[in-house]
Amino acid sequence: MSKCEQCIVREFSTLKALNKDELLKMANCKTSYTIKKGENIFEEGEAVNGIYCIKDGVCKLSKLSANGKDQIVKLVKPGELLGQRSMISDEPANLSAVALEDMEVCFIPKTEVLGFFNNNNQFSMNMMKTICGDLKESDDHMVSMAQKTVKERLAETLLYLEDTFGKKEDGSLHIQLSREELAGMIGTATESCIRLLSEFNKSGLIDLNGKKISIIDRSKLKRLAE
Amino acid sequence: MSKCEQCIVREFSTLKALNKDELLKMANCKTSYTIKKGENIFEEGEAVNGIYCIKDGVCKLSKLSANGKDQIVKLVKPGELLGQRSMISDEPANLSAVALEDMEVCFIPKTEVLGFFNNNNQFSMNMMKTICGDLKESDDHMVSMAQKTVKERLAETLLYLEDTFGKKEDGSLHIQLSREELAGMIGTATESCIRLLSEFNKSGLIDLNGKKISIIDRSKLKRLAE
DNA sequence: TTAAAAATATGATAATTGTCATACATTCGT
DNA sequence: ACGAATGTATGACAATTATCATATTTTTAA
Repeated sequence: MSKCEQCIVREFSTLKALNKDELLKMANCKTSYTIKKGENIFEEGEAVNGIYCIKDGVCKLSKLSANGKDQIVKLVKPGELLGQRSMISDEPANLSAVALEDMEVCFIPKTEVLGFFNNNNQFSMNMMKTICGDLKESDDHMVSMAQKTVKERLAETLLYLEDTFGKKEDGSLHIQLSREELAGMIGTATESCIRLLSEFNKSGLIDLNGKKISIIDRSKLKRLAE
Repeated sequence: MSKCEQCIVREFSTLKALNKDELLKMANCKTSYTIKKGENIFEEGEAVNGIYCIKDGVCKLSKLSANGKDQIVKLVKPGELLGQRSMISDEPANLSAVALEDMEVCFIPKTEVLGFFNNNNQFSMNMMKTICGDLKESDDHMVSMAQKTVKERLAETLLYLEDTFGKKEDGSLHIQLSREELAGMIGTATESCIRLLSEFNKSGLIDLNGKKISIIDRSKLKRLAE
């Protein structure tokens, strides 16, 4: 069993408010998992009896809509937590969490987290701030979906992906999404997404090389995204 | 100065976790406001140094999008709070709050609320649950915007309005929104909203009488909303 | 009360986006 | 290495939705 105290990831999350004793307690009750690319951490409708702390790898939070398409609501990266909302609301998961890369996560049971809430106000406050941040993001995202065109949303999303996950040595987006997943992020049909990528490619905004996408003209893309 | 202890609204909100002493303290530092229909409680970008508790009247939370249209993110009714997110995140308001009816609200300063957070874990927990509920709603709303057609969203919204705010004796929706506001809720052009309302009217799903909208065939509307 | 302003309604048309078909490329498992 | 399966790409077309124009009705303010 590895020590939470030494986990770098802890520094970046809500968990940074925990003291040495609390981290020791947590290390004793946590469970570590390895999750392969494509596997679920949890599924929509499932009970989540604790929170997952992401140590490595990125996952998507998505929801199956009535028309059978998977809408990606959020991408979650190392240092962030998963499952807080369901745990706090005492409700089944509203979203499915699926690994986009091989992942390492730690599960911390609900009783433990609730104990921290009761004894460490800074921890509660951090958690609240994180959730408030998620709420702001979600509201903004909603307005984008409602008011922007697919083209604007694609431009916006490409910039977001580069800003959030960086690029490789060759300049392409570090995170690799399928066209279907990218379409699922911007809320459009896969074909429309592919078509617009081609268009962006032809007008020199981006470069396409198989699955790899590189942003060429950042400022034009930004203007497009509004 | 009226007593918070006797305010019925208190029973329905996060504030129900407060004890007698805390309610007395709150009554001493709160400010009551009357807000006329159409006036702002706060505006996007403004600092909000506390929370507003709605005693009477309904308001909309909206965000101005790049194309100049106002997207309504949420409607807020008596018993609910306003401004928590900004207060907790220590950020300017992300949304504007505008009264849809004459309102009565009480403002409780930030220092007071933070004190409750520190001394009353149940209060903190209630607040977290409320915000988690908002987050779930916002995520679901986002998926609707991304995946449903305007027609589906209109049907969904009409049902939501009846379920949430009820109907008058004559059977029409109790809450009165302009066509523009309704369009702002579903994220479409005002003309498209009007056209679909006409269509719903002609096919006997709803009845239009000036500003008044009555739901006639609930089950068909439900099927339309999916 | 009455003219002006705003909201509602509808038509015509254009732009956006989705769907279906199909071709080509890549990946995967045996 | 090979064929099957999956993912990517593009065309053709249909459906949805936005925009602009213009009545008509309702509300507002002098």
